[in-house]
Amino acid sequence: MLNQDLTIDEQLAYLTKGTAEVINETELRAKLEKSRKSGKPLTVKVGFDPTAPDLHVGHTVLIRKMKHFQDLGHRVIFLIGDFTGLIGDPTGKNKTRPAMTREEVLENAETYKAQVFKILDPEKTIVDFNSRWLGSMNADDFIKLCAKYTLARMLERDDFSKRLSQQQPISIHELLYPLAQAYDSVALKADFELGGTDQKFNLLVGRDIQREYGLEPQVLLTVPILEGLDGVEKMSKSLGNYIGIAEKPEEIYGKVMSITDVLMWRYYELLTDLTPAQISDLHSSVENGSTHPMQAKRNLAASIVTDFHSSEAAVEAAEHFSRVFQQRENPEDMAQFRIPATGTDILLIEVMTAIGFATTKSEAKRLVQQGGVSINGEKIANPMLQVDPGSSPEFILKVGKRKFGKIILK
RNA sequence: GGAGGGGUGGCAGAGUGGUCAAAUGCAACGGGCUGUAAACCCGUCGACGUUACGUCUACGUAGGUUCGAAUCCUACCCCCUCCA
Repeated sequence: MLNQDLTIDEQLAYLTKGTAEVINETELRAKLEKSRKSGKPLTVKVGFDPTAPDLHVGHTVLIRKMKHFQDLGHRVIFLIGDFTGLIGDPTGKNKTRPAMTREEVLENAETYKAQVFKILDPEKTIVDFNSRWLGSMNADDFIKLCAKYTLARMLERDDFSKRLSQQQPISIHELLYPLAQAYDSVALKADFELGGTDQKFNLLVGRDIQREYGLEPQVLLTVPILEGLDGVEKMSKSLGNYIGIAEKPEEIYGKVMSITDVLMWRYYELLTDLTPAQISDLHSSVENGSTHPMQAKRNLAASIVTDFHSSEAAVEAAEHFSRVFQQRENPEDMAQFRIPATGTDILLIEVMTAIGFATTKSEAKRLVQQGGVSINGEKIANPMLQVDPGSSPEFILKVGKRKFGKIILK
């Protein structure tokens, strides 16, 4: 069912909003017009790599765009690259990536499916696997596919040419990745393919290969890549600089608050539905001092928590933040740890390692010596302090700024 | 097939017989300050030991030389480059 209420121009504006690049707009318009006339929805393909099944907010930039297509009634295919995952996409890497086992790929794919419907409508989303067609290709088919592209064109890709000139290895199978991905577009007869800007080359190969197979080339829409918490590298699980959409509200809130003031604007741009004009208004009001930067960041944090949890959760996370980090008080509820006590005194540092607040006793000692440990709000200075299960069977242990625990010795 | 280069702490990257638990940077962690888990400043960053000292483990793997090895030797594994 297509949304017939919007004019083509309105649809165009809706779909291109927040994109980095559209290749190309003439074709996009033509496809929308054709679809309106025929009443047939267009096929939108978006590929996901099964190596990082924990979605983070960086992925949501792209997923939001998928949703926009769904909103207009088009067919959105969430394509899990289970077959290509066996290859390992070298995009953006300066190293060959290790191949995954079939079991790992399938396990990760399941995790993916469970999460993506937090954002997309499961009724409207088709989940597919590229092993469905790539897995049944024989060598003959594959060589024919390879014959449709040239080495010179493949080496145009930035990371390939870089690695080549820096005398770093490129395995042959890595060259096949873009071809396999392109063939996905052939198999699905994709009208659109969406991806991050880092995928541009692969997406373009899709257009070429579709033409070779006698199909109308897909239109590409790329979305910007979100920087991670460090503000430098792209957000990724392996770099640990991410905000997972399945994380607890307080975690999401806290992580947003930990980004730099500069990065906050980028997040506003890519992770909220505010228009560019609204964002620049907010920016100037911070610049001229009428809005406190911390308040702007708190609003951002609340908005993101609301997206993946609820507005109630956002309020609670905000309160938790004020309480713990601004007032330096204990959180309302904290984890409880029962430590079996033998009746004799226990070294505090052993308690710390037992509950995972420190990984080794040496680390625990260091934390104490640096003044990072307190019991019931009182800083501990003695690294060899013993706690007595008889006189103080329960206490609140704080390690660093973020780790709280109610310790029960018995 | 031939020639050469290299494998060091989470990462990058010094170190070529003792002064090396291993420079420096990044990351991480703690403290101070504050506007926040921003910024900035200071500090910590193998483990164990009631601890300004000692012990153990560690520089691809396994042996060896030496009073002493990340550094030298041998074998093996792995990676890279050039030529063909």
